[in-house]
Amino acid sequence: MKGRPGRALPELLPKLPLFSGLTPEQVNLLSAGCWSVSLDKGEIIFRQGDPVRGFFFVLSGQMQLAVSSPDGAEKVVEIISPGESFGEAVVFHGQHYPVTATALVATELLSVSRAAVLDLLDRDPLFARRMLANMATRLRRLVRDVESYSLRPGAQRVIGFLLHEVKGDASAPGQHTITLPARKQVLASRLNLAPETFSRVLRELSADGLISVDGQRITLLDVDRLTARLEWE
Amino acid sequence: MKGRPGRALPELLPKLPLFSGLTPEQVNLLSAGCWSVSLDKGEIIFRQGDPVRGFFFVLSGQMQLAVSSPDGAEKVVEIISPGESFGEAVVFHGQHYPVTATALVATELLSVSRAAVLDLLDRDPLFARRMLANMATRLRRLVRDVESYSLRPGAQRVIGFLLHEVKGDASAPGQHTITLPARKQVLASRLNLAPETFSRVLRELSADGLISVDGQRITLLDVDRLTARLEWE
DNA sequence: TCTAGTTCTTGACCTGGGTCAAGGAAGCCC
DNA sequence: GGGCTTCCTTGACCCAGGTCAAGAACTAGA
Repeated sequence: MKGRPGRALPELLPKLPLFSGLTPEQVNLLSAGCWSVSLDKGEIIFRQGDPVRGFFFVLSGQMQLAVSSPDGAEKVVEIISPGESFGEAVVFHGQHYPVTATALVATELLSVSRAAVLDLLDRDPLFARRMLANMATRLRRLVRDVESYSLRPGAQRVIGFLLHEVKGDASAPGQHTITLPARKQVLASRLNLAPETFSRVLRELSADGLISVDGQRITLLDVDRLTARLEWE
Repeated sequence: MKGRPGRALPELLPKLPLFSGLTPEQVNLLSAGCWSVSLDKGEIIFRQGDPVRGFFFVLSGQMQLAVSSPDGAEKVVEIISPGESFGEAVVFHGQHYPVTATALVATELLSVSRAAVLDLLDRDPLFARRMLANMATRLRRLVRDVESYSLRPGAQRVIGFLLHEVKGDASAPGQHTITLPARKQVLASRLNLAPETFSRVLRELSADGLISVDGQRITLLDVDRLTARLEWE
């Protein structure tokens, strides 16, 4: 893990949605509390239980947030992609990170210190609003997750995920090819399934002619019928 | 459901943690966007999918937030007690409520309009901070839930819940008696269990001499051994 | 290209917890 | 008190999905 107080930050920061519209002065203040971090695949930026230092933006690469049980089992709660952030919530309240954050591939992060956030919060109401909107989105995603974990069978969770991955117009007719955004075992955990079950579900969907699988590339052959399976049974 | 623009609001509002420390002027502005609502048991204040009007405080009584699947199955996501609030998140982002809110018993709510919140947000940085802290807490609870739903067996979820209900010093030696905060079927759903399973778990814990059950009153006979069961197996 | 590690798939098996159905037990209202 | 209704408990059964184990298919180094 390499950290450096970023030189280019004054240019970078205003480009992030959360920080857009800041005055140059605010950007300067904020820069002081930021630095960028490079992680190798598999590196951990913080562990469940670590004291909170700040929150993070994913500039490039991919992070996973996972919780672990006493016996060592691990469950992926979220997969964070470039442009998204994680750890904001805990900045405002918690003492310790409730999850462990691991880089799934080589990843560039922007770290924002707790102090910088709180400071900015007091100065810029618009920032507060964006921050709240961010967390609201996060919260809704989690509610949706809780929902589907508990009242949808595994196959539906997989279908829901696949359809979600078809960015933009899943409604457009014809086939859509997507590339899975992480290793299958990670996705399986994210969907709350054993890797074996995930594999079996994909095979079953293939057998039914709904998708075709080629390694990480999956082609949705019949979006309509896939969608139909979400609504029923 | 009866609503009235509250007369006593200027006295009430500053007592709520979220709004404490407001200037009299701010309280006045806020009052204009608030009213109180009385719900009978079973009444619904909003349904999953309804357009967002604002968020709510529980003054007395108890609310449940539940999601439902296409086939009508319902799952309780949260139980909201007096002093707590719900629906804030969606005020900042969503168009529609992602859950259905139902009164478990006769309940008094304070409703706060979207406009009032956004307005206050622009004026008072401290309010933004409290709001964020609130949502952060909510988010962490949900993460914890996702965690235990997926990687703990049902019995452990029940034990965790019981221990959590012993407010204050669960560590104090001796027995603790608690009163279940809602009907058993609601709690079962909250813990992601069928009512039958919940019942069986309680019976089993009784048989092992860990608790004793008398209707809604449950006595924890051996907190140590209960805690031990959380950590292992 | 071979080789050693991963990661993914498949089959066989098992079990936690859900569903269905049938009693009890408590309210609650007249 | 007696009849409703709603809630809780218990038993019998079943199945989605987990675990274990073995092999196939990738991937990365050298």
